[in-house]
Amino acid sequence: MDPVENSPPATALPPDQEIRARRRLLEAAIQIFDRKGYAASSVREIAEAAGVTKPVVYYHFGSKEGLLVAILDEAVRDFNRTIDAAVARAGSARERLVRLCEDVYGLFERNVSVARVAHMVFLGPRDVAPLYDLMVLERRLRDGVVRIVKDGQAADELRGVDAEDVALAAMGILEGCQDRQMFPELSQVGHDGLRRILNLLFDGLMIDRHAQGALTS
Amino acid sequence: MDPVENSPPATALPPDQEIRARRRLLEAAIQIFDRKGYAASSVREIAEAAGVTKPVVYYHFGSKEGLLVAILDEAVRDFNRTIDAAVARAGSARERLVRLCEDVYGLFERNVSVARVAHMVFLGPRDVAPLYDLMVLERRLRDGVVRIVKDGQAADELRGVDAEDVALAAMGILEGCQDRQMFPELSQVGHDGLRRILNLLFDGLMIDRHAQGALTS
DNA sequence: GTCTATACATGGATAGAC
DNA sequence: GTCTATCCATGTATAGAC
Repeated sequence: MDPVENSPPATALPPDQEIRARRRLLEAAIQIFDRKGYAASSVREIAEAAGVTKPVVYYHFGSKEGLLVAILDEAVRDFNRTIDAAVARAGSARERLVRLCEDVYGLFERNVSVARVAHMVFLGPRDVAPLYDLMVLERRLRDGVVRIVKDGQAADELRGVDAEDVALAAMGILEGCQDRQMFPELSQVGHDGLRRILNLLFDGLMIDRHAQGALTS
Repeated sequence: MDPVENSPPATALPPDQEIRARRRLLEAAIQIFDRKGYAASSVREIAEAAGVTKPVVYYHFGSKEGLLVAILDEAVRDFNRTIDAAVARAGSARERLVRLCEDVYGLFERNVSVARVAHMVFLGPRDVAPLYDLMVLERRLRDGVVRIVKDGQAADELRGVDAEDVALAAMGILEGCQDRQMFPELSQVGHDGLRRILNLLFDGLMIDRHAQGALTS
């Protein structure tokens, strides 16, 4: 596969229409891939929804797959930026971790369709060479969480358990909440719900008779 | 869509070949749907893999979609059985909850391909009438967890937090572990890892200075 | 019940004009 | 850069023989 992300030749033409066609195609493709699935979506339909014709798609993206890759490239960039900013933040490990999850949750909230498309690709065909390597997302998020947890352990704030385990617990909870964003027919937890559930992880479920007054207040 | 799950007419013919063709088609379809995705899989390919021809598929299942529905019907049945059995078990809430998760984890472990296919359908096209209602799975699992949590709260074993929140936390952790089953390229947690991570939820992450000796031992 | 052969539709991609 | 027109592969489904 040739480079796909390079923009069309930077001509001196009116960038007004030129950019808009590419942009509108991306937006239309996100909605249609989301609704019908990648394989079941036709280039024709996407072009029509964007108000252009099929060859325009091939001019800008080279192929249907190139269109998908362009969408995911942008999503991965946003995701990485969110993680990096959240990890760099100051504060207690607990607060940093909660806010990292909230930020990722918010990012998904603002891009539900892209999230669903990415999720589909993640699960997608495994014999054709992977359409896109989305493992980097999981890795980046996990590394960020592990980093914060280790900070918290070094500061005697968090128990000295396996930081990878903690990462899996937090990411699982986050994913569970994100799943519900992706399915409107499920009850939504929202930012408050996410915070509440993460607090369960920090504080535990058991009745601790030594600290019962504080915990059940 | 007409009823799809009714078996082929119960003739008095040698059930040997008749059953085998149906069974082999199901197994082949699971593998191919898994590898290539539902939309990208062709009936021709499935029939060939099962050692029969296309019309045989239409005889047994009516359509490509009927084949998918038959697969999912079976999966839902197994899933429900697993939940019901685990919820009915005796013991402490903590132990019952962990074993419920382990049982579901084990079920997925033994049916990774079906799990991936179901997951794909879950995320699948949302404009065509839903291929299959998999929300019942989420609901059933959540109800089971909530039931166990409320038992634990009534027995003064678990803190009196919102049982739905606890369910979302536990299910998120379980899902995170299951995700890793579905992607061999990710590090696997296994039954032990799942137990460890669930223990984090029960015991919390914070250093509790009142019980520090017991928790960090 | 299972096969061969085929009708019929759709979709990805390109050629060539403007 | 964008259009019209078209090529060609693939896929679902069925008709009809055995």
